[in-house]
Amino acid sequence: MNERYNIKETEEKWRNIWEKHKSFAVTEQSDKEKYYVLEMFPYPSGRIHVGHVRNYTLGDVVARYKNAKGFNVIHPMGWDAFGLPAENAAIENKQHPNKWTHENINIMRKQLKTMGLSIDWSREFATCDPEYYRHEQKMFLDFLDRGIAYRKESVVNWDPVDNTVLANEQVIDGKGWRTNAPVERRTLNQWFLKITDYADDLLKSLEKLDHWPEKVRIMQENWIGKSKGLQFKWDIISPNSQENNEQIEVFTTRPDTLFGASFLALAPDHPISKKLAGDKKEFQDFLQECQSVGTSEEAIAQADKLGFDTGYKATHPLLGREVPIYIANFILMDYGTGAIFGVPAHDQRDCDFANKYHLPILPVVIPEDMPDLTVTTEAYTGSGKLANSEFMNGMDVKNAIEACIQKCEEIDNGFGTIQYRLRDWGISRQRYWGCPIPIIYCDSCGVVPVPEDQLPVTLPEDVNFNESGNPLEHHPTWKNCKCPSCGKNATRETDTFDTFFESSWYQFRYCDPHNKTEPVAKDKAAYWMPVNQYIGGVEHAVLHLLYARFFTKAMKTCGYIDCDEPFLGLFTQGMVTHETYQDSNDNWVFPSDYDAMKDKSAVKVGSSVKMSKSKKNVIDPQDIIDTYGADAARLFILSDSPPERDLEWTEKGIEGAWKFINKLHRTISQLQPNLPEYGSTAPESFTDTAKELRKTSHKITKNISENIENFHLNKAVAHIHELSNTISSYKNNDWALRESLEILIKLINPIMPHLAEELWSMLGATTLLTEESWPEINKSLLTSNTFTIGVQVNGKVRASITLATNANQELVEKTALSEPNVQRAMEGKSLRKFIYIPGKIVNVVAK
RNA sequence: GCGGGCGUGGCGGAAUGGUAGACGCUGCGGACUUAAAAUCCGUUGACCGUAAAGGUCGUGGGGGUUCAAGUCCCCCCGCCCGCACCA
Repeated sequence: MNERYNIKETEEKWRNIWEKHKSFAVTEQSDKEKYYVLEMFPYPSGRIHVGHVRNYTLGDVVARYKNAKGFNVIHPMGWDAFGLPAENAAIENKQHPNKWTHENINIMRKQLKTMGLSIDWSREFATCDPEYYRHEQKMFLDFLDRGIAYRKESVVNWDPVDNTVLANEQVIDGKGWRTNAPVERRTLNQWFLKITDYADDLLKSLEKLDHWPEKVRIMQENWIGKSKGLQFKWDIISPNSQENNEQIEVFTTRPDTLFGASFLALAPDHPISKKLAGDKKEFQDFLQECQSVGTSEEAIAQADKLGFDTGYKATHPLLGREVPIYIANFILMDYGTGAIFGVPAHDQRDCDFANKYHLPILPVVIPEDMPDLTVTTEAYTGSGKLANSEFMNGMDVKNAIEACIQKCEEIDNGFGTIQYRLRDWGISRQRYWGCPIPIIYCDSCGVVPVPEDQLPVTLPEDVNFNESGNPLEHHPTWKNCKCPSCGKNATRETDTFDTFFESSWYQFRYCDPHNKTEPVAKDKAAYWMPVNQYIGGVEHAVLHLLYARFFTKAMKTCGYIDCDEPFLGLFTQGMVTHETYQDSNDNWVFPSDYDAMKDKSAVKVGSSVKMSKSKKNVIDPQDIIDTYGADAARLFILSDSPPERDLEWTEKGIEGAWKFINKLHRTISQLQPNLPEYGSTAPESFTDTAKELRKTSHKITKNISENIENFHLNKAVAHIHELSNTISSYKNNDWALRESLEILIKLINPIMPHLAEELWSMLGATTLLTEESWPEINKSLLTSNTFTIGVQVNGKVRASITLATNANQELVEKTALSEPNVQRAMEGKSLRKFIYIPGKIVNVVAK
């Protein structure tokens, strides 16, 4: 029974047994509490990478643990299958996106299966299946009915060489990633979802998501960007006559500073800008100059403040004073009203602007400790009391804001209002490999939704990727159709959905993946949703997670489901990093090649950074699994770092994990023949060493349970080592040893499931470990009749004493003070105070 | 610029305000072996002492609160991430 652990064969054996037993297939069970574990589904790019291994290992630990704890665990998997890489592959390899995608799915499914994940594969789907996307086409039509979807003109990045629209990430330094041509901005009619209608709801319910990382909630909060303020109007004074009575509406979060206003500024693309500036050459030059300032957002943010003086003036609504109207490059048309009033004394941008154009700077908020504040180049943005502000004089900022809003409302010019930074979600993509938008354009009837009985609108198979632009647009016949309402010739929408559309509701589809008539049956969604634990990369902290939250609320509005938030718990994992290697010619070297080198002296070893193909510091998880086994990969990926932090992949680390697995197998092989039989009953009494062993295993069960609940999986691994060490040094082949071994096996099961099953059967068990429950903690074993406590003298540890649990203060004091080392430390000093905090510390204060 | 996080041995990392460095890796010493690998045992923060005990210093830097600070408060330094003219 002492043979070597054959990892490959054993792991495969257990995977086959689980599959045969349908160990992870689940159905709704009203008598059992459900638990939904979900990892962000993968994009089928070709092969799995280490990030996937980390992600799915984390999820699997939770799923297997919760299963052992008696929950009805749903743990599904699918494919985020639409997207640009498939089209790029089509162009480069002359392979159809559909074929490419499905081939990749087949490879990656096979790879994922070798990880031994407790997934219910019967729920699998790919988002490019018409059976999946037909439902989102229907939902889109419902959104249209409810006014959640609408169409408007919008600006896109346009590559003039490829004649195609570029995603933001395809624009590099203002140029097309493929053609390197300067990107143009074009206006197209595009579809939007009214996420802004849900802004407040999305913001408010963030508070309920207390199992989300604080960081992600803050990021979403900032992204939504709610600001309270005042919106009101200024009258424009015409320099020539009184006929021009146009007004400029502005928004401010600082109405308290209104009396410090010294100019108005409009966005360059504000409709009034055009009217005031007309087609003056200077204005055209100014616009030109604005556009020449780089394209990166950072460059724009740091660019000089530029203004164009329209020559017009506006009347201060409360003072009657006249202020000049500028058009300024730092005013954004799509925030607020696209116009502001400038208060140079209390806003740095306005201050920079005023200095450049020699505008007055009048402080109106005076800090308590600087009564004669003057502002030159640094705006004062702190708190203080109002001055030079008539009815607001003497108020603090908060009260003045309210007073000013009230005043404006009284004189019937303006109102307190709320602005959001959040913009509506543009969902149109001028792409082939996405879900078609089910809309028909008819010359007589206009925009006509595709009737429900004609769904799904599927993609044509015969497409040509050689021509630039959207293949759906050039397809000879696909876009031609009859108008559903008048029957005349009409054309289809050729845009497809943003792929975030598919990933916004897939968590619902897993609950009822084969439903032909609706996205999800309401009762199934009610049973499984919301997801209890969602796990993925922090790079999705805002967009995907916000869209999915919004989509859930929109689906609720349309009556599909009753769920309000899709993901109750969220965990964001860190990246996997690796050292980088460069040869003498600065060429990057793969770690596997580096390891194989006999002479490594010429290679420069660089710091450990995120794995990337360009730096070649990648390892292929398949190699790892083939060499060391899935359990070793899983163990190592959890061992070294807390899961939320970056993990450095090292050869030593994976080897160490592999050695530990072999050690566990060896230990149990050796002990097994001499152990009491499987299922034998506990003896009446235990020796002291047996009691100690039992105490350790039960205490560690408690620790590991807490570790898993809190995602402290590196600590869980540490505790597994601890228990294994304790067991190794235990010398009796008695019932307590068998108990501890069984506990150990159950504790390693979520992390190393193949090994655990193997060891479990080696111990003579006839059940599958996947069907066993988590070890019960015997609380009476956790208590002890002695305790050990440190003794400090003036805060420095001088001794450690062990006493009976029932020792009173007097005994503690006597024992502590009689310790030779304590006495030495107290030499020449007298006792001032004796501090005893039971269970914590003794501290003797002596002087 | 704003927001968030982090800083602990040679390394990854542990420590509800209560004996800093759990656990692992590496290194060193030893056992087994003809030898090596594997495995097992011991040891591994620095310094002083060393037969054994002890002692001093130590959690990025500086102050503070406390009987007691890696942990709490204030100031500073460094690194990482997110947002970026949002009025």
